[in-house]
Amino acid sequence: MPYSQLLDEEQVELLQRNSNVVSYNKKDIVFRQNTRTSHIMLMVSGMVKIFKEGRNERTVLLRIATPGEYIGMMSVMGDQIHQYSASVVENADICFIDINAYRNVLMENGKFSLQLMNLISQDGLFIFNRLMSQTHKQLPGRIADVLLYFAEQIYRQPHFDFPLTRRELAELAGTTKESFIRTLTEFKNDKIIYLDGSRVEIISMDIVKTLSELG
Amino acid sequence: MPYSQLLDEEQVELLQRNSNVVSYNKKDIVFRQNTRTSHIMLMVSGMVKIFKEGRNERTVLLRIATPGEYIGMMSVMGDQIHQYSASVVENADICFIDINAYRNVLMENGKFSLQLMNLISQDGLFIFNRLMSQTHKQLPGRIADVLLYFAEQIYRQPHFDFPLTRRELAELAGTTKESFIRTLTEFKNDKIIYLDGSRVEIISMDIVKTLSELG
DNA sequence: TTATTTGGATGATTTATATCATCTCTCTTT
DNA sequence: AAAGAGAGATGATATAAATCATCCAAATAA
Repeated sequence: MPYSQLLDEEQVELLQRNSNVVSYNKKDIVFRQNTRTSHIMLMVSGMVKIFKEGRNERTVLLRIATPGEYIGMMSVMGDQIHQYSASVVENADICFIDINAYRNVLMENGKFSLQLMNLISQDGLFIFNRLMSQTHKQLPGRIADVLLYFAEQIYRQPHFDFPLTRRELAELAGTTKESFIRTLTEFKNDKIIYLDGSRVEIISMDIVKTLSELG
Repeated sequence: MPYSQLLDEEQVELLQRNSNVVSYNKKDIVFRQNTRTSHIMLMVSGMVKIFKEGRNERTVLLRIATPGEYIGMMSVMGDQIHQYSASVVENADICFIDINAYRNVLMENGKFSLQLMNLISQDGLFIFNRLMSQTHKQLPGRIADVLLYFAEQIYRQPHFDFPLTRRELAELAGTTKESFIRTLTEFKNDKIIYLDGSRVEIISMDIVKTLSELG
């Protein structure tokens, strides 16, 4: 269990004694927005989606969490109420760490604490940029952003299989299923991407990046 | 200079030795996005706006900072590059604290560190909610949000003078000057608010809140 | 002072994208 | 195996809000 390089043996042991790994299946809910936070959660394997559910049925997909990432950390440290929900995209093991044990380690290990602060900040800036994309780019730019997100952040290669349905991808792009499909089909027709079902290959990374930048 | 209740005398003194207060005039730029972060900045007096400048001329106003609040903290702790700009709305004094001195205090004072983490997280959640509003509510809801922001967060009373131009208010609501004015005028005609120039009085707080909630 | 820019306000027009409606195809579920 | 539900795809239509075009008033510059 790789907690952090910055912990000494004793601290790792303390966390270990206060951790347990839980396995989840696809579509399971890990936590629900508006519930109280209970543990620090660290992804061990699999993939979960972090999303916000709106009153009028509209849900927004904020990000995909992969192994090594914390989930719900900003809410745990912020106001103790989950501000968004998490559900499983690909069977996942998640390490639950007792908040008090974790806080104790933070209190006595300044470097670890600063590292976490850095992480939370980066997380904030990331979600912030994603929402900026959704708010202030138009469709082609937003779809390009989704493609880049998977190619650069998640899979780190220009060809991959979408792990989400069209509806979920649309939620990630801040649009509707229909508009997402339409725009993606246009990309395909324009030979910017190869597309077959959930299989995608970015043919012209340059054009995708330009679309993202132009908004 | 009220740094934090959680610091001991020695720590306060260390920060004091490494701080200096700078006065700014209306419209001055405090820092510009994409520049390197240099100091921790704490508002002493006045009002500054935090905004993101888009390439295509479009700027988004994220929040208004008032005394006691840090500005640019997420960028300082995140990736050392300012992710947004700050400029002065009302003549302001800002306390600049040396980053290293500040980090040293964070390292040796766990409670202070946790407190800051809490602050950064709340800040993240706040901006996050504001952007959610911009992305997924339609105009009346967004304008209502702006009214509530001033009435509840900034001035803490239902009547106040807008400290910003219509253009800036529109940037805060994620819309255009024209659309902002139109919607605000509708609110006025519907007797939801009293409006005269920059003077606003929320007549029916209930309706404003309902508009905000319905989106 | 006059000239120029900037802010506020409205009406007319355009446009991007959501919504609605269908259709097919593939999974589940019974 | 039949029935139903959910996912993907595409066309037609509706609509919220941006854009364009003025106009007036106030602030700022020459």
